[in-house]
Amino acid sequence: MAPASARPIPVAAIKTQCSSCHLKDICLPCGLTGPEVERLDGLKFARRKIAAGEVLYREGDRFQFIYAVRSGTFKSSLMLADGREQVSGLHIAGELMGLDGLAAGKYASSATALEDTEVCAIPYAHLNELAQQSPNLQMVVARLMSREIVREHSLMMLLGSMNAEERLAAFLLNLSQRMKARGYSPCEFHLRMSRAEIGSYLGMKLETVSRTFSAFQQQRLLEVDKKHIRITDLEGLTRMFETRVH
Amino acid sequence: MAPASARPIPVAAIKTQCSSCHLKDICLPCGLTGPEVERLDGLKFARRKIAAGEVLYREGDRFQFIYAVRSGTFKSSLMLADGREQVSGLHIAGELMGLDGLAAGKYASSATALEDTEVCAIPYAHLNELAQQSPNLQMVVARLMSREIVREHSLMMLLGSMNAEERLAAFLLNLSQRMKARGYSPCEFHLRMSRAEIGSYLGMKLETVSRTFSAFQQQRLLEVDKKHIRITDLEGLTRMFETRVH
DNA sequence: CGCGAATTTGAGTATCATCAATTAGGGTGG
DNA sequence: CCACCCTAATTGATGATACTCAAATTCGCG
Repeated sequence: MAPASARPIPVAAIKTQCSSCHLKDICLPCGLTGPEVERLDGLKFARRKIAAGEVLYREGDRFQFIYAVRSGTFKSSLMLADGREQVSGLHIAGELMGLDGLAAGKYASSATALEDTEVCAIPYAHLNELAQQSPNLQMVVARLMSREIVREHSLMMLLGSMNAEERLAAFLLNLSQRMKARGYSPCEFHLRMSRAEIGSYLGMKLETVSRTFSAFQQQRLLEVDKKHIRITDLEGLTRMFETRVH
Repeated sequence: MAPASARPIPVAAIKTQCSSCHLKDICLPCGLTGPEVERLDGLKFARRKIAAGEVLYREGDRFQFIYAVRSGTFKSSLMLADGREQVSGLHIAGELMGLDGLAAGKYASSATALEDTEVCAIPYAHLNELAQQSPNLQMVVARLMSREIVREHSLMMLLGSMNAEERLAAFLLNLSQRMKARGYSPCEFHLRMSRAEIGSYLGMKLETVSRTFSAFQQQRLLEVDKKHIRITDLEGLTRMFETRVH
């Protein structure tokens, strides 16, 4: 019988190095100089494939790894007291997940693959050791966490002060920018979340999400075909914000 | 003429030590053992008094200090594109502010004193040096940041999925718990925010905040006299959540 | 091809925002 | 010390936005 200490983790511990990763400019090593990235290679971690619909970690699981998304998309979510799901994040390639677990030693949210994915499972303790020898690496980790705080800030703004159209526009534009930063097309992408998940994330009902998509389409801002989105009028979509006279 | 490098900071650099602070169990040293707290005493920082209405730091200011609230209350807020203010946090004694500045080297929000206050201005660079010698201290700092992430998470939940009564109840109960943890009465306190500020924070209009207070009062959950709040039925207020059948 | 799930769309409604008027307080100056 | 003013808060009336319930349609998968 396997040790009960934790859920099965690195199935095949493929050794992976940051310095040769195609995501090195936007992922963990972001901001580090060449030699420092090589020092990061001292960090041994495993890659893992997670199939669509599978859960990478669950709310309450012991915090042990930070995960970097290599490919694919994840959502993070929490269970509400009444059993409903609240989506709290969307993570695409090059982004990190799990930082929220540090506070209490347990993940504060669950991460679910929205398509077939691959992640790097970075042992936090090991990363920490390394960071102790490198002030810059330490700074990078701290900055990543701070970035997460800022990210949530802006989502709060969104939830606190925008109407349905503004929320969806903000969501799409944010995603568009992140896609662009990763070399993908900023104007055409596949939404991996369902209408219900988008709604949960943005604080509106799935019907409203659907209606808002339709409205954008009629305004010729988007072409929507189920989960496939094409932004046809980026400026128009951006104007959704400034048009907040109310 | 004073050097233009930064805004005037420590007026009188009173040397302050964590080990003898009455807030040591809930503030920065929280979770550290006795000897480690003493090591924290190597950290020299200044206390500063901030008068009601004064701004401690502004959105965009260069990030240099983390601030610990010694006494009084702060709000943090951002300016929206249209010039309105969005309140993003409330900070009471023993809590830290400014962590959001690490991401970009500039504060992502402004901090304003809601009454006469006193803070410790902790130079982040110095804290960092110290942390490099003490894994535990490093862990504490990381945990503080993660805690911030979790805090925002829960506010997002609130904004995303609660109605007006639930939001205000959640806000009051959260504040109540924090007061309690600091040895203050959990059931009677002075709200330092105006109705408009509370509304901004909770994503509702000031009129709705006012009406909801009145409703709670009629339900005999609270006694409200302007900014003075007395919770008369803590369980009832808590039930506001579970009663989310809709 | 057929079933179940996801999405779209419609109609009616509840909640909260807006507009507006009134009251209460806190601070200032006569 | 009181009158006055400006701001904050309360309360009411009305309306817009987004939710609920419901039905029709499409999609994806076996």
